Amino acid sequence: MTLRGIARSFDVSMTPAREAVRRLVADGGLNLSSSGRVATPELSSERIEELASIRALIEPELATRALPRAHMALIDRLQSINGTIAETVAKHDDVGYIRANLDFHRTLYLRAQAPAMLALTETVWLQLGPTMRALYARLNRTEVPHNHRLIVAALRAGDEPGLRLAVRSDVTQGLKMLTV
Amino acid sequence: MTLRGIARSFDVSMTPAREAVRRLVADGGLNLSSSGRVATPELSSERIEELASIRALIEPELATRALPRAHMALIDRLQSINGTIAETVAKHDDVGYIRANLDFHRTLYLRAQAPAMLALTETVWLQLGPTMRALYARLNRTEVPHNHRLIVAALRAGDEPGLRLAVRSDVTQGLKMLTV
DNA sequence: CGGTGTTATTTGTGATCACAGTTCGCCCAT
DNA sequence: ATGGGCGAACTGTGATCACAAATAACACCG
Repeated sequence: MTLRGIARSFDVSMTPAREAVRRLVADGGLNLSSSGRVATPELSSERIEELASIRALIEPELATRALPRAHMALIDRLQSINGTIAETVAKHDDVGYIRANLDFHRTLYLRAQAPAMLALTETVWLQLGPTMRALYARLNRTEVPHNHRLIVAALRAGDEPGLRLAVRSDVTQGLKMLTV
Repeated sequence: MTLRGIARSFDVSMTPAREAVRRLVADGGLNLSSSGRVATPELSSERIEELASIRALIEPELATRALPRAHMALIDRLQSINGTIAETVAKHDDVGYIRANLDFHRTLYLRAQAPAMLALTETVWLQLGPTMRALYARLNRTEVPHNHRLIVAALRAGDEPGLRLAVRSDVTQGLKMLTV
């Protein structure tokens, strides 16, 4: 990945391409080697475990904060996203699956009214991007993740402990099998 | 704060100044207004509470991970940093105090071998920078924070619950009185 | 003296260029 | 055929410039 190549492929000059790359580097989505070259970060199992731990720490908190504000329209929207996920599963659309999956989480967390926490979480998602790509490509899903249904159910019931557990499981479940 | 002014004051061209600013923006340390102007983020009490919550979530985890690897030399070093903090308190050196305080935490967390978690925490510190500045300027400290001593004691005793509690208290204590 | 329209300055953005360091390909000696 | 060394091409960095937008200054009218 050369800076000039990125610039050319987006039909812009070198300057905005450089800024975009540097921004990704600042957010941890890309690694900057000593010679200035940029590369996708190595996905060691320690790193994955660490990032998963962060998700397991923050996301239940976000869900908890969203719970009292979750009205019916939001829950319906989450269920609709689960439908989209089912479609991507049927079409074996890996990247679509990842996108819809994160959209599910983001839609819920937006309700938490905690922009800094959400931004931090999205940073972690960004860093997990290549890992997720590798994980869901090798994994052959057959249906919507069970935990997503548990999350919706817990939201309906106003069950905070159940919600925290479901979110935590959903976050850890997929990544756990990549570290073995 | 103009981009050209920053560039001039650091005796560099506009390009590196722009990159540095954009990097700070990407990390949340600065806000980018619609017209491209850059400003320090407003420190509302909701935002402070949120950032403090993040610290209260992650930092005890970092401390826990550092605990089994904390050898005697590290504990001595922490105590020495506490000495430095005492000096800054005596000299009413606010920014020195903040620096030494964060150095205390970073020194401990470095032992956790969790670079992503530490990076995330430092991002939060960066965002809290102006707040801390405002807080410790108005607050007249008289001695080293009690919780720092508790942290060192818990490390010596290998007391994990005590360590978590002390870290959590240390993180929340100062920021709590700013939100009232 | 205060509000308003216009002008002049300044600002951020994107483009282009020069330069130093690195990488890659290629040729030759063994 | 293979390893080492040399040169060419390329890459990232920083500097400078043109331009459009936005801000600031200011004169003019009520």
